[in-house]
Order: sequence, then C-alpha cells, then structure tokens
Amino acid sequence: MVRAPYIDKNGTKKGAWSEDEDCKLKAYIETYGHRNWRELPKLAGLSRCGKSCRLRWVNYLRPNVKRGNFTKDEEDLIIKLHKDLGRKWAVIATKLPGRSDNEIKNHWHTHLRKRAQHNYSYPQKESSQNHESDEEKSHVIKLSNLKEKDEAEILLAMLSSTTQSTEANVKQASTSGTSDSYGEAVNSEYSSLLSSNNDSFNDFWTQPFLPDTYSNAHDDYYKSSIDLHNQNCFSYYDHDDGFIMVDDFLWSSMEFSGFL
DNA sequence: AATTCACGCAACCGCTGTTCG
DNA sequence: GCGAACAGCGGTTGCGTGAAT
Repeated sequence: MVRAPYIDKNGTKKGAWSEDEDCKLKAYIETYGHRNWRELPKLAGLSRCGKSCRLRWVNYLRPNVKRGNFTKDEEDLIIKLHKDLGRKWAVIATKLPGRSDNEIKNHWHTHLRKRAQHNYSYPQKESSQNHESDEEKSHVIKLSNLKEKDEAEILLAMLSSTTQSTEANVKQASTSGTSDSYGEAVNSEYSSLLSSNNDSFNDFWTQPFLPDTYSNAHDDYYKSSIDLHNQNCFSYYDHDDGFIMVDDFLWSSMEFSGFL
C-alpha cells in the first residue's frame, strides 16, 4: 500500500514510517512542540526530512485525528464545499474536524468526484447514488479511457467545429489507415491551426481547448456533437476530468437537471 | 491457479506564500 | 527592499490489495 522504506543519496530516510519512528516523532512533539520542522528530525533522532515529519504528524499522529470511513454527512459537506471553494483542500479540512487535507483530497479523487458528477447527472434517481447500474455507467466515456484512435477522432471533431476543412485535410493525409499516420495527420493539422492564431496559442497550455463557437453563457461546458463509432456523443469540459464524452441520453438528462 | 488490471491511499515533489534577518 | 529559509498546499507517484479474466 505504501512505498517501501529506503535511504536517498543524502542519507534521508523515505517511504513508509515504522512504529519506532512514529513513537519518536510523537514523543518529541508532545514534549517540545514543532516550532521548527527542519530542525525537528535531528532533535528527535529521526533520519527524515522536516516535510516528511510534518506530513506524518498532520495526517496520522496528531491528537484527535479521525481514521476510517467518511460518513455520509462528511461526504455531502465535502461535495458542497468543493462546489463552493474549489480544490482548497486545506480550507475544506478546517470544516471537517479530525480530517486532514490529504485524506480529503484522496477521498475526493477516489470516491466523491464520480459521485458528485453522477449526482448532477441523475439528481432525482431514487437515492441509489452508490449503486449505479452498468447501463448508467455506459453513458459516460472518459477521454483518458479511450484508445488513441478514439481520441484522435474526438480531437478531429472538435477541430472541425472550428474549421470545416480540417477533417477533410486530415482524412486525406491519413489514407494509409494506420493509427500512426492518423495521429501524425491530426497533430500536423492541429499545429497549423494553432500557429495560424498566435493569440489563442498563448493560452493553449493554461486554458481548456474550446472552439470559437464556445459561448460564455456556458461557463464550463459546451456542446459538440460527435459521431463516434455510430454512437452520437456530446462533449463538455470539466475542470477535474478534462473533456468528458457522454451519449445523447445522458446529455439530455444533464440539460434537464440544469447541470449544463 | 496464475496473471492482469484497476483502485485506494500513504507519501513524495515542486511550487507559492510568508517570515525573518 | 531584498533574498534566504521555512511552512504549507495541491498535484502526482508508487505500490499493496482485491477483483476480474
């Protein structure tokens, strides 16, 4: 579950903490406090860096730290605070006594992010939020789970909403049909598109890719229809997950529920 | 039974803001 | 006012575990 202990080139111990180390750290802080994390490991007789000691203390050793499963109330609060505050885990942690920012962050990424997404998608679904059926799951297609060629097709569709000539150009350039040439063709077309508009290129790495048809009225989301493998899909942009592909059924649900 | 895959989580890393000399 | 040191934060990684094949 955790990284195996090892000594780095500076002689600092890394990886999982032993019981003995925990005892030393806890005993030292309970006696002397932690005014200087950098000096603390030396004084406490540990071969750790200050950062590592601080993290261990904050997440596991400090008094009143709560372990184990999150309650429904805690989860609801995290979802609400995340909606209001964004990824300010340290601030969120102050509202959940006994929970560390790291623990909340991990719990969000492994459990709540998906749940929050589905809650928005199926707001009135007979309180079966943790028991989504396979049918429901099939309505969401995460870009990162798609194969390269799928991604290339989606990228193409997005590009084609900006320039009608792009798709034709790429398809012509990739008549050999291999995925490599297909990808190269997409990259080539994409590069030329970007270099033709230096203003938008400046923001390329920091802003989500949005076509010129993107409307400010939809702050985070925009609709782009894509025929992917005979399934009519739509896409929207999510700050956490990037581009999300959904089929027309889910898109309708999301529109109906006010998510979009 | 063996292997592969996905998930969960503890811990690390790098960046930013704050404090101090 | 400036730079160094430090603390804290958020993103990412590594690996154990259980489920799926």
